[in-house]
Amino acid sequence: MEEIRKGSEAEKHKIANAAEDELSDLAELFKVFGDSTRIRILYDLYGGEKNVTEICEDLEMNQSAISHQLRLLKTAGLIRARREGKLMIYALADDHVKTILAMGKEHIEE
Amino acid sequence: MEEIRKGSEAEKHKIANAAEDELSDLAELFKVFGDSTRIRILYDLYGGEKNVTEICEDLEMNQSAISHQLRLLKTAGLIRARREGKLMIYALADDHVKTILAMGKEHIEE
DNA sequence: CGAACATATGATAATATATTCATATAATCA
DNA sequence: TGATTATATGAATATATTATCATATGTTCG
Repeated sequence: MEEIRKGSEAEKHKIANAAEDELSDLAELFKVFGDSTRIRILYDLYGGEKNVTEICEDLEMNQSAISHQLRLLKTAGLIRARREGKLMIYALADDHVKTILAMGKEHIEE
Repeated sequence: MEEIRKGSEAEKHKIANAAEDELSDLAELFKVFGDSTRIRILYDLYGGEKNVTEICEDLEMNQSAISHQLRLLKTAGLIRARREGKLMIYALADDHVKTILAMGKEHIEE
């Protein structure tokens, strides 16, 4: 059951190696959505851009925790940031993010 | 910055408590997609139903690890199972799952 | 320039998660 | 029924993740 020879049936059905990387990326993407704090941040930004302090207030969480999560969200390309004086203004990166959120929401409600 | 009074600006913008549970569920759902092994299982089932041994072979992972993840996927309602003799046959629960996978894939490729 | 405000970041501690190992349960078949 | 095959599950370990604390960086303003 463990052994798989080249050209075997198992080999033929095995997930193509080419796709493996892509599947990893996919898991990484969903992992970012898979945290309550990050989802709440995304949802908070759903209505429009906000600065860090506002997000902290909305979520009633401390600034450091929020900043750490904002960094993850930014790295994942789900949000974008710009500076405005001493404020950092965050916003959803694009409508794609909204679509994914809406999609998940729909699945839950079904 | 930490303190939020009732009726304050912060209070007004705070994410509605009603929505909090839903956001948690959403995070839980995405969390299930957010693991490489589970995504590979889902993708393996994308083409059609398979039994546990086949999934093990395709993913080249041991049976226990796969079973544990199958249980999580099933609990989350993403796959369904039926017994056929000594085999357990697993399949994607519905097209919704496919849609979510496709959606994420699209985001990555953008 | 120095104080005050806004945000970021590194280290740590607490918690969650995945895989493995050993074993249990379920079904078939000789 | 006993052996064999297929799958599930509990416990333990290894690893990853999150929040917190302390502090650093960047910006404005007096």
